[in-house]
Amino acid sequence: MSKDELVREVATSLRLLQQSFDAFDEAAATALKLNRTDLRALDLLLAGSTPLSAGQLSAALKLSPAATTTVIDRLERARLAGRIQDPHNRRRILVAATDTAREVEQDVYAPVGVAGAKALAGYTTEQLAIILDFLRVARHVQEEQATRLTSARP
Amino acid sequence: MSKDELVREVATSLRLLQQSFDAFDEAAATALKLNRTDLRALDLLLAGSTPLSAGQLSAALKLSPAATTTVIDRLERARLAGRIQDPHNRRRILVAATDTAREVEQDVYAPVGVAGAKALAGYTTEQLAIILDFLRVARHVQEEQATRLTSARP
DNA sequence: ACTCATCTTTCGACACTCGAAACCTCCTGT
DNA sequence: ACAGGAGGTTTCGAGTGTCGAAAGATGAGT
Repeated sequence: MSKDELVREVATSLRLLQQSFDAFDEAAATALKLNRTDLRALDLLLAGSTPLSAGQLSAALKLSPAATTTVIDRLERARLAGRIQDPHNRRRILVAATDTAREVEQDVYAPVGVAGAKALAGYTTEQLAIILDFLRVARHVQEEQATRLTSARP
Repeated sequence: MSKDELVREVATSLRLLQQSFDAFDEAAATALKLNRTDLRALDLLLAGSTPLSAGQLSAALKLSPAATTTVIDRLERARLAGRIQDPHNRRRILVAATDTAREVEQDVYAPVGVAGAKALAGYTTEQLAIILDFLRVARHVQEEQATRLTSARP
């Protein structure tokens, strides 16, 4: 295959990969009976080691404070997160994932890690280094293009 | 860096890449004053060489026929798509992207292609082959995991 | 103390999606 | 021919998620 062809194939493969990510997220949300927003919020809560305040969650989700309140409400009702008063600042509340959420997360994401690791095991370290470099470059390009679009405000 | 470390780095880089894709899509939608669904629909209309019927669009978007009607309404109102009677079947309508849509698409996506090609130019064909292989493997893993989640229905 | 800023919640409105029913149009069997 | 059903899109009413603005509560500075 020529280099030009390869470049094109990489581009389309990237698009397809993106779609598969999307499909997986959709499947995960359905499996957990959550909407995409609530799943994103739960991921954020599970990712960090310390609980997030409602405001931090709002910023991270790029959602209005009002909407964030209802996100927390829904997660709380599903017993996946809980509100805690911030001991240092009683205006704030902290939102923490529950143990149930952690278990559920394991069920959903652990197999992905296993399958991913297995799939990567076949590559040499040199190859992995190339892949890693590519992933970072690709991300950089995407972010550059995203800022180009957001900063162009005529 | 050890191989294990590399594998972990690749995993997190993939997550970040996914997020950057999402950010770009969001930026593109905002730039075009469309919601994400309408943008997806427009992408589909622009991707194929022939117009899509409302039903095909509905299936491709995984949206109800009712919702698809309003998607088409919105795109039509924005002068980005138009309804055409199917000459062979008067029950159906075909939805086609307008020239305006094509121009707008160029503005948004052409620079991405250029930047992407430039970024990939530095790799050798061997490296590109590895990257391409990886992308396909990654997609396969994601799809497998997605089906695992969707098929598990107790 | 008072005032202003910070943080979350409540409220009313709007946008997107869905299922069900309606409406045309095509196809099939008689 | 044509009656009846299947295919394709739209309309309607309801449900859910999001927002901006205002309210409520607490903190910080003067």
